[in-house]
Amino acid sequence: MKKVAFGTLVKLLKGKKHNPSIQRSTTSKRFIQIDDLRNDKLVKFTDDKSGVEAHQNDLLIAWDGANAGTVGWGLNGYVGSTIVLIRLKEPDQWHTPFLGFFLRSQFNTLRANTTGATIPHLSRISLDNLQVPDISLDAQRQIAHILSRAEELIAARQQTLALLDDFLKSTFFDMFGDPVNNKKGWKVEKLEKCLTRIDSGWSPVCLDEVKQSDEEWAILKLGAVTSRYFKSNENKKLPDSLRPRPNIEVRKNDLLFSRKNTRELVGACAYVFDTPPGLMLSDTIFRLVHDQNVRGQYLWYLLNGSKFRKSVQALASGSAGSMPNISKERLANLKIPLPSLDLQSQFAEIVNRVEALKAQQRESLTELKHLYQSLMQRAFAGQLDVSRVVLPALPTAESPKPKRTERPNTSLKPDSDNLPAQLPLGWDFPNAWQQPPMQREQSPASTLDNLILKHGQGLRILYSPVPATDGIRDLVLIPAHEPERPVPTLDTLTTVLSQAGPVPFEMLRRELGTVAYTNLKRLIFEGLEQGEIYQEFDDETNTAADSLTQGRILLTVTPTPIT
DNA sequence: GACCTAGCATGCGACGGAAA
DNA sequence: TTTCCGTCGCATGCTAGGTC
Repeated sequence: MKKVAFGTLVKLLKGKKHNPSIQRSTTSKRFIQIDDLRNDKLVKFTDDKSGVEAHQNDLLIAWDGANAGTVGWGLNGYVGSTIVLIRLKEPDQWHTPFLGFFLRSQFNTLRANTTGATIPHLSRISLDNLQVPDISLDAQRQIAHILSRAEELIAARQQTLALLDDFLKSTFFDMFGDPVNNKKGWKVEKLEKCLTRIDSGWSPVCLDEVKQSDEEWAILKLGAVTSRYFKSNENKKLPDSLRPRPNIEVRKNDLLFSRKNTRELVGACAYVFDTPPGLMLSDTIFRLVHDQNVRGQYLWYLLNGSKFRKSVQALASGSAGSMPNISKERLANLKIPLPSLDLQSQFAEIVNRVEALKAQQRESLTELKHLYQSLMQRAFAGQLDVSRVVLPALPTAESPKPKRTERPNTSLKPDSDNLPAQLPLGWDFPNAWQQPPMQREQSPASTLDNLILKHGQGLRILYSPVPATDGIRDLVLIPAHEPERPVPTLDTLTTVLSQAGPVPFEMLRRELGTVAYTNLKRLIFEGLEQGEIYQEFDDETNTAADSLTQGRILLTVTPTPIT
């Protein structure tokens, strides 16, 4: 395969620091920093009009720092310091995403050749000397298309995991209410009333390596708990000279609690769904051993919940401001709401089932990442046959705007996309179909409520690939063609749905009540999992909507039938 | 343009000292 | 002697901005 030096194809322009605007005006423009190459979570604007401006066809690469070598493209805005803009000399000969994926495939090479004593800086010479496969523009687009699809699948898996987290949080809220104001009036007890004891661990000086076998012993590091999910590989091997202490070995169903960390992370709590043998508590990790009146999964979500965490964090003391501690005594005196054991058990069952799904998701995500790396290596080594890849039509000035109701192109979905459905039909939410609908006046939303109650499991949600207005995507409910389910006629459905109009999710939750809302969420999770629904960007807060329960996503229902 | 240092924030391990 | 609590300070990540 003929190759060409990367440096001959591009010119480089270094960015500069921009002062962010306090208030975004009509003349403000986005400026791009390293984090923006990975996500759009915090978009910043500036009125400083000097500097290098990136456009859609430019590549961007982080030049300095720990993330040097990170590549992005498709961004518009001024380029911040530590980022270099890469502009194509012949944009009609080279496809920007193809070169972007090529640079990503060369990440290790670039990192291996950085300069600088403390902070890595990319080497211009190394970048210029990278050898790019010299292939046709169509072949470039086909490779970029395949790799983009692989990235989308990875993103979809990550998003599903986040949504399952959100689902459990909102289920907790639905079942137990706000634990801070306790409007449901649950009995309030000191935590010590529910605990038989609080175990603490041991922190001998360990080896700076992770234990490798079940026969070896190790001490957990704080990182095993910090994320609120138990990470068994966060450990340090016990030296052979020290005898293990089986009484502080971590066991399945343990509830672990970090007594010490920064203000933000102190009191993080992790539930152990599974663990290898031979892991012991460190002296900064407590084990909360509870009695029969409380379920560990309930305590886990209670203590980690964003609202109740403030009460937990308030327990921390210590004059070292950066490193507060929570003592056993203070923790034992923490007052908690204590719902009925029956309700806690229902919640624990849901947690167990969702966590099982998440385990599948994580496994799938790992496989997808391996697949992506393999695809990338083969693509740039000329070992990938892309001749049969059908590309989506290029938008032209003459081509009509796609219809709102056009189905997404799924013809290129690889096999890995046919993984088990994450929330399969028939998924049994607690009492979801047993409770009678709440009585209320007939509003469009309550009409939708009744409709979903009656036909919810016979519906699916599709999205319109083109934003309707202001970036809000239309969602359309259609029958799922399941013979065993009642299927409403499309006419009836579209008539009813057309009255619903734009409905914020938070309002839906209030209007529909738990029953219909839970079912609607299930439908939406499926849509997200299948890539048929996307979250929108919230322009006011400059954040991507990351929760279905915070009212940031608008559900716009249109009467347009699916073709 | 390339390279480098300063400075700040965060995360967390090491370890000392008081209490049990 | 062991357990528990608390502080210190190092490693790391990141950005800003200076110097050659």
